[in-house]
Amino acid sequence: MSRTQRLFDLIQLLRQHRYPVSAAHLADTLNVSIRTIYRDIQTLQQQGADIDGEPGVGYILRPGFMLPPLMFSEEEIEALVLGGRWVARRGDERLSVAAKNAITKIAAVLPDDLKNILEASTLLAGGENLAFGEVELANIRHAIRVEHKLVIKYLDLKDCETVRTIWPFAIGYFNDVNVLVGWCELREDFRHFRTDRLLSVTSLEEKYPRRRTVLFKEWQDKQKIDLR
Amino acid sequence: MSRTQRLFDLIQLLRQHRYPVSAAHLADTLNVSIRTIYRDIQTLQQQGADIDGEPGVGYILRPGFMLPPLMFSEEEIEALVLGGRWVARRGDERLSVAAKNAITKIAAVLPDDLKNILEASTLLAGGENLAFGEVELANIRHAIRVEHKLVIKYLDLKDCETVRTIWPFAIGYFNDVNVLVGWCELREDFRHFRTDRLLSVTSLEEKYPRRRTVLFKEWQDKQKIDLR
DNA sequence: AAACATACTGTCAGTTTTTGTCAGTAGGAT
DNA sequence: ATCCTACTGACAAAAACTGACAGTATGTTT
Repeated sequence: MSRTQRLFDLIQLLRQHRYPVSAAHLADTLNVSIRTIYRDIQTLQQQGADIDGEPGVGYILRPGFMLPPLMFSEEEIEALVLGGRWVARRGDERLSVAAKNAITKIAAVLPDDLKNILEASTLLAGGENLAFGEVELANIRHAIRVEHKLVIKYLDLKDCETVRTIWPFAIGYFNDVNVLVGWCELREDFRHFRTDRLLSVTSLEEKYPRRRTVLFKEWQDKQKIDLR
Repeated sequence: MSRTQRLFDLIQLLRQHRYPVSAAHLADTLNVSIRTIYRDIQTLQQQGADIDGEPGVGYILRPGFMLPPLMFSEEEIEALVLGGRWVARRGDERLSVAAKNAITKIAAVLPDDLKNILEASTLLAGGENLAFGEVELANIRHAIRVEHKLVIKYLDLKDCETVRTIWPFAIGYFNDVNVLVGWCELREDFRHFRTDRLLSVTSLEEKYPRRRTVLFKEWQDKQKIDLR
């Protein structure tokens, strides 16, 4: 196995552990010596991987993922940058920052003659920033990823407060509003909640009993319109 | 110099040439033997670089860029994917395809447990697809990048056909319409053209006499509203 | 058709890089 | 205090890389 491949495998291996892993364990899994692991980790850190190592504890990779070398056409980079800008503008705070960081990372490695793509050749608008509620959409996105139930306090369109337990499975980013989509335990049906009208969101530690993708499909089938 | 560094330099070197380069020339520039160049190019191709080689001609890299290994957080990937989907929906045909390809490339190297980000956790809407005109926005984007003049035939808002020579420097992607922004030689001022009302676009081989970024800045200063 | 330029492959010896072993230091956890 | 672990340096063995050469194939030019 080539060194490059091993470095990649090492990252993957670290990703699979939520708690610190010892170099000895990594060495055993990859069939190399401990010394090599130390050298490999140093190499990866130099390449920008967020790996923390502490004596007596082990190594841990901060949540994320390392992309291997990838070839993109000019148009593909332009598309990513344009999309990133849109997210930076329309997403919630967390996602907006993430989009900016992603673009910055890409920009940092782009050769000078391609940087002009990032400059003025594409720009966005669509007017006003969205009105966000107080709640953290990041929490909702996380709950969706891990398929956990949410308890939400919501101001409905008649300005009445309601509290519901829902199974969230999607967020829709519309032109002027973001919408949380989920199965409502109270109504036993799909419901949509404008995120700017959410008063509070609490993630339960409990998984909901169905697969997110299945819920999504069922919901999609119920919609007459195509939201894809 | 390390091998990795040389491979990167090789890509950069190929990028700088629009016409095929012989392995002999590359070997000379990088101070290695021709045999090594052949081996390096094979390595790069295995890593996904779009390098074409033809006997009697030389090597050429298809326009684009190779990103080195990059670390992204989950949220950053989510932002890129969401943005890509938006572009896939709202961009013109070429850009839309580019966005889809970019996401496919990223998806291909994502480990399974992160693929769920690509599934249903984010979705887009914003309703209808845009009405596109007949012209290729890709041509306009290219003209912007190389700062070439454009001759456009435009149906103005009173449905009158006009022909203008403009210095294009930006495309705005609004909610419901895309707008080409440029300096109009006829009016000697900045003008906006809805892309769905462009009847034809011809790129002149002539560069316009000012820098795109400067034009952009001046135009931006003239706008009261913030379109960034 | 012939001559040329170039990509591309195989082999092998010399060189460089990577790896394993060993010996040792230092920082947390228990 | 002790254990576990990260981390470093040195050096020899193993592996990979490189250059040189010899040769084949394919496209371009004459």
